[in-house]
Amino acid sequence: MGPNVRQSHRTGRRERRKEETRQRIITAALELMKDKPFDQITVEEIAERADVAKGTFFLYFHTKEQLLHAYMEEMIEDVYEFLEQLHPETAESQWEVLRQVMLYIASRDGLSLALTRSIMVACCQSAELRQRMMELVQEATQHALMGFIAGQQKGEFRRDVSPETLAHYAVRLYRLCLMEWMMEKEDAPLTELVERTLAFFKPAFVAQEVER
Amino acid sequence: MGPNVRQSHRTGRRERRKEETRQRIITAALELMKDKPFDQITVEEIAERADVAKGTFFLYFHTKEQLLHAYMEEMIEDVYEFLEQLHPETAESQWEVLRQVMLYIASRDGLSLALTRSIMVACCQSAELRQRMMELVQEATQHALMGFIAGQQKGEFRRDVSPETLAHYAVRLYRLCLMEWMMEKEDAPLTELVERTLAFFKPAFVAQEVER
Amino acid sequence: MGPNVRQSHRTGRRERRKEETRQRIITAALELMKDKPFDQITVEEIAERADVAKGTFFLYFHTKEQLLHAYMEEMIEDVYEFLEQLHPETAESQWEVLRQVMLYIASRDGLSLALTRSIMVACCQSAELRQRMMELVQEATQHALMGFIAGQQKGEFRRDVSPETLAHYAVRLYRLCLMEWMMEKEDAPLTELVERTLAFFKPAFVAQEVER
Amino acid sequence: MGPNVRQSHRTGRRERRKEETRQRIITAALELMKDKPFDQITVEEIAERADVAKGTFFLYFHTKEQLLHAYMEEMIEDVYEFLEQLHPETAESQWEVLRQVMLYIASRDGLSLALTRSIMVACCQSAELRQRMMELVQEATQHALMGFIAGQQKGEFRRDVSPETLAHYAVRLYRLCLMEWMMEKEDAPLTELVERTLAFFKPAFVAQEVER
DNA sequence: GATGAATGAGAGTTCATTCAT
DNA sequence: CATGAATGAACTCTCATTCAT
Repeated sequence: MGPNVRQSHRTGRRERRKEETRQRIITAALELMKDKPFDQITVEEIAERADVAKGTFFLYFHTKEQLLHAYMEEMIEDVYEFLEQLHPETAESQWEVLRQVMLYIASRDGLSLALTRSIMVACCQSAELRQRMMELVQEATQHALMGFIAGQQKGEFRRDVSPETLAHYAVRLYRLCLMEWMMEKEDAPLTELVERTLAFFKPAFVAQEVER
Repeated sequence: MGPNVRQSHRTGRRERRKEETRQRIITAALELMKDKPFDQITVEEIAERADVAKGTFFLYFHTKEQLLHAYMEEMIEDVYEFLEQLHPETAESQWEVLRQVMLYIASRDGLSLALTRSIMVACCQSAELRQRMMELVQEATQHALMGFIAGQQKGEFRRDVSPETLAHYAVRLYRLCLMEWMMEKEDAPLTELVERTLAFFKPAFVAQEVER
Repeated sequence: MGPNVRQSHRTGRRERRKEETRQRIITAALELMKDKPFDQITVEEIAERADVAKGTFFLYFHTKEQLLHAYMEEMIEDVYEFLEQLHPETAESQWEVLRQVMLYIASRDGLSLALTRSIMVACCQSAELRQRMMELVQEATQHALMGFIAGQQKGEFRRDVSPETLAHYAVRLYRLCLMEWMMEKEDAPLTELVERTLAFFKPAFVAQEVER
Repeated sequence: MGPNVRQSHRTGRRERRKEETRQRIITAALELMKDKPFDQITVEEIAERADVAKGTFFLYFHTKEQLLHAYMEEMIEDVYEFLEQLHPETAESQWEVLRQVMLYIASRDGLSLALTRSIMVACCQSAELRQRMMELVQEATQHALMGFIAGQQKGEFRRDVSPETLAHYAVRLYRLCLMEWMMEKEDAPLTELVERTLAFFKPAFVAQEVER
């Protein structure tokens, strides 16, 4: 057990240092991506900013592209955590839950236009990345679904379409905001666009009979 | 006059050949973009496929990027032509006009997933391209606006928001379809997604009082 | 004779026009060479400035380099004309004759630094051009020779070296000025450098006994 | 200390290898320049001859032009070293010192006609190179100056011009030789031309009155 | 584990020259 | 004669990736 302990200690320290370096590289890349798209950044730049040698980069990421994957994993994990702490089925207004999720993601994406564009570009170019992104979207849709089922029962949402449909379009609405932000309204905060967009499209989700 | 005529003939034939070559290059590029994103295509490939020398490419387009601009101009012109032949103010249902515009664009974009992605990537990377794209979107919004004004007066559309807002979101709805298509439903026809999406979001545009 | 006359008339006009175009091209090139070295000028630029098509350039000069040759021929012819009107053997001071020749050439070269450099570069790169340049230098040396023979007899010049040697170095002295001008004193007039240099080196030519 | 030593060893070997590669590239370029002017040599050729990859060239020299600069720096340093070991103020004959300097430079330049021409061409084309060349010339002039001051005092040199002037023209005399060699007497050893030229022009420097 | 020198395929671009019109 | 579209070899330079140290 003694040697084991020692080894695990050593390993622990090593692992910590390893993780630390890994993070430094990711951070360096993210910072650079605030200025220019991912494919205009060289590995050398990233390595320099992370204060490691160029070769070290490839010790942590097999290819340059893998770095983006790694970043996306982190982002996804982060969103998952946020989703898990939500309990849409217990919330009063499902619409409110949706709003919160979207605002949370928007607050993340909204930090860096260039980074968001870089990811978009990467998704356009890599099927693997698209796959991961889709999984995230579907996970989010699943989360929303429960809420919409509950909401439909309570009469909050329209009943002429399935709750799946409601959840589907609710989640995809975020894309509309993202595109407007990336292509047209670079200066506006993304969260603001989300707020306005949700407000506008709400009538497509809520039950109209309520007011009658 | 005789010599002039002769010369203009000669010029005419030359000019035709020139335009032909230009189109061959554009066509070659478009075909290649069906397979892979623009920035993974080399000028050499394009030239080879267009059956011209590499240098000839640069006779027609100062830079590789200019080719995309040129293509976008053509696309925009095409859409403009379509928009101009529309007379939204005389149409019965403005919603129907919107649907037609979006389906028209979707039928174009829908031809090639990779091409559409290439353009998206290019827009993410070039401010100039974004600018042109934005102008197109705004032009489309203007066209839609007239229809929505008329539609509001006739009671077709909700009146709690300005017609500008209606037009704005209506046009941007296309983006939502585009993203779903590009990222998730690569196999579905884009036009189909447009149909479904429009149908779903219609309640956010039409007046609710109608049914009462 | 009639047809002949007509033909020679026609030919005459044609030849004139041809020579005119040729000169326009040379002039255009010279003007451009005032700004940048010959090999940084494109045939297209020259053609544009001469207001002819690119292809026309090659109708008058087989290659781009030939243009320089042609220019040099003109320059040489010009200097020859100047040399021929001189009669060094009758002049009072041979040194004065030398001075005039060098100042004449300097006044020509001195007009454009870039052009002079271009010719130097061309001479470094083309054996043919060097050959022509050498012929010019030898011709000038021959001219000077007569003067120096006379000058030696009159006791104007030193007698411990052959008149050929005197002529040789006298003519080559110009090179020293050219180099100083091209490499160090770009802003000074070339003629001024020539004056000063000749004044300094005069003692190497004149007889020392004179002063006794 | 142990690891430091080891590391510095490693670094030392690496650095040696790096310098070695650098020299291989320079040497390769110089060899090629013996055959043809610098701007007719491609980086690929240089790399091939140096037995490195094309990309490696740019690891050592940012641009192709930089290679020439680097070479010139080496040449200049070499001449500086030679100048520094000279002590013109203690020499018997200043003229002899001048002769030695010029012969030393001539022995270097004289090795390769094409290389010397290449450098001349490069100097004609690059202001930066001219600047460096001028600095070298001025440094040499400064060295000569001290000798001429001493020589004037001893009565070795003429006194009707400043020692600066004597130094100036003495140094520039080398150019005359260079030009004659490059343009006319390609086959003669440069040093020989220098000897002859200095001998001829000596009277323009020494005091004439002394002997009488 | 970390380094950074070396790689080399490939990029976009230029331009003297040709030749069909 | 004049044109200018077409050519294509050659150019300099980039950068993700490898690997000996």
